Amino acid sequence: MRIGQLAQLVGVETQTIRFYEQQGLLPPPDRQDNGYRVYTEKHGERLAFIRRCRILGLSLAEIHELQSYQDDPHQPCTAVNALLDDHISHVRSQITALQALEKQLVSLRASCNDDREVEACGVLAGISEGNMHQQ
Amino acid sequence: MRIGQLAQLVGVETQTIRFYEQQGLLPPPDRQDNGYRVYTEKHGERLAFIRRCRILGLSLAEIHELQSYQDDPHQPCTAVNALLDDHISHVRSQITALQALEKQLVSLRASCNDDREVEACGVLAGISEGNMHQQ
DNA sequence: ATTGACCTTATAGTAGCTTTATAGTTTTAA
DNA sequence: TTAAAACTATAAAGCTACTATAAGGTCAAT
Ligand SMILES: [Zn+2]
Ligand SMILES: [Zn+2]
Ligand SMILES: [Zn+2]
Ligand SMILES: [Zn+2]
Repeated sequence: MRIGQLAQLVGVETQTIRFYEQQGLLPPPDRQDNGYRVYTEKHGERLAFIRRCRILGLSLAEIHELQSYQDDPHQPCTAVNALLDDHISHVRSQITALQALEKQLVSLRASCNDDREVEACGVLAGISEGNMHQQ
Repeated sequence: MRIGQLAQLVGVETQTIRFYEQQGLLPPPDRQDNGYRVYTEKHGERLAFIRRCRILGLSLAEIHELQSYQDDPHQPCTAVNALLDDHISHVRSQITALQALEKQLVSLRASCNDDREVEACGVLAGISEGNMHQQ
């Protein structure tokens, strides 16, 4: 299986596959005589794993860590679970921050309407005055 | 006022100030004979405005746009308000996406506990099987 | 023989800074 | 007075996770 077929199979671009190889996330495949990469099913599974991790918002470093756990299957799950717990709390704090942000933005938006001129813009005034509760 | 004082006043690093100047967000200040930048109060206000926009999650491009509106104070507020509305909807869709993500992650996490070995890890199995509802 | 589809590497661009390197200037302390 | 510290300057690289571009080699079909 060549790189284009693998890319189509998993739904990524060929450059992305080479990038993962370069980053050490995907093991370097064998090459044909002409230098073309030849992939196996294992590569496909590994690549699909990476993509699903990315969809879950895991960083490449976190994926790398997960892979290192997979390579040593008799250790306890503690580290894997801790990684996921950490990631969940990352996501939760992002949500909290964005919700606070939304609130600020909505109240800022409410301080103006389209009938005004920029000179008297409540939004710009609101930002300039800086009566923002930080964080 | 030199760059270090301005930085301390507004609470940013000096490099950040130079970066904003380079990006056209902060007007180039006068220079002393030795080449040191000299800032006025106006610069301070402008920089504070930028920082408050950043805290609100606005991109540098959006801030640039806002600044261009400020320079032409007799146009209607429509564009400013539209920019903010767009940004609010960006933030809202991010929140929605992250909430869906959190749900997935929590259910994935529930499929394992610390008593298992990596070999039988519910988390890793869950990712590998790929029964994920995308998006 | 040449088009087109595929493959290769290397390099640069994206956002918003931060870090590093290298060098010149001013202030402070011994 | 001089030597160290703190400050300033520019330029370039690093960060994340790719994406895009350039310039070229390979292969099948026309
Ligand atoms: Zn994470
Ligand atoms: Zn307005
Ligand atoms: Zn926005
Ligand atoms: Zn587990």
